[in-house]
Amino acid sequence: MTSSTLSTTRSAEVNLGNALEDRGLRRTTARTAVTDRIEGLSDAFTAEQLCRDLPGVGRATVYRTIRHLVDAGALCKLAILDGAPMYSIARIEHHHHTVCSRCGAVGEFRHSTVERVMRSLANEIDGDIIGHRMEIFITCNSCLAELAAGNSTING
Amino acid sequence: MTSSTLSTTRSAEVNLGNALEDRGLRRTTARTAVTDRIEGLSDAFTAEQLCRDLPGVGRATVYRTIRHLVDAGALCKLAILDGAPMYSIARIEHHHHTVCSRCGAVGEFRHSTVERVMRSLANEIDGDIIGHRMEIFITCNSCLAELAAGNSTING
DNA sequence: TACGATATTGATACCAAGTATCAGTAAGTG
DNA sequence: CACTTACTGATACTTGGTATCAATATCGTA
Repeated sequence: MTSSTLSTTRSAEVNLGNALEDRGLRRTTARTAVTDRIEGLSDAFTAEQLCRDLPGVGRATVYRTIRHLVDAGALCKLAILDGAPMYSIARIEHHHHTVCSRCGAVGEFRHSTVERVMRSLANEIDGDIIGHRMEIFITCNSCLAELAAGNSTING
Repeated sequence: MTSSTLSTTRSAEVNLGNALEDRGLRRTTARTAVTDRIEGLSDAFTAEQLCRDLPGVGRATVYRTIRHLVDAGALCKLAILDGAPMYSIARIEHHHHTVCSRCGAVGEFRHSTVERVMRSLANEIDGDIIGHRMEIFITCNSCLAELAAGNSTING
């Protein structure tokens, strides 16, 4: 799990603690430990990863805090085909994700055409569209570099 | 889990048993039971659902057969945010899915613009694009009808 | 600053989904 | 029919996540 290779527009002001307080939740030491840790991560993460990083905080609390943050819209939950779901800070209002299928690095991107396509799709689809999710699977640049290096050594 | 509300172009010839045989796997009674059952379903399904429907076939075998079918490209696996992943017969080469967030009905659709967008995105994304997935969350027509009926009774 | 109502915690037990194991069985082959 | 090999399925296990609930921390208020 290397650092994300995607350059995204990130606002410096992200305060997950405030997001919780805004929902009427108390600012406790356990919750602060969780939010601080998340804010310190540059990548998407799993709940279990967070539990491992914070042995002083109970599993239940970690999972509960994550759920609150998702409910608050401060985190977005990514459905990963194999393995546990991942979470990333919702720094961009509406966005999609790139997932490197080799190292798992997750990046965010936004593309106005995607939203335009959604609107044109509304006619073709029975029912009310209430949302969408798009995930692009990539081999990220650092993995491409590693692969290139690896191949030249293997071919001997 | 009602029947899909999406009309899709479906080829009549779908033979999951052949898909397995093509991979050098034996055509056993257990596998035939699984593939017959899947072919009889009009909707996407979960592995557990299949286990319940086929009490005569062991859980391990059901899961193994599903995995083989996914590997063969005969089934596609859908990442659902909450709950177990769902599977649907891959009747259309490349397609995306609509998921009713009320009843869970899954439909398939294809839209050439989506593919065009992907090509234009290649410039903006670092790394090699190797695939993508798009899921549209809807409230399907039958759920909309139920909701309309339900609301008129509740408002009293 | 102490009080007290109430939200929160976390150990534990639990549940659900899925996989590894492996002795027994079924398929295909000569 | 015999034999090799693939396959099966009961079982135990792993992983990811939730419910419970007594003990504890938080925070408005006196």
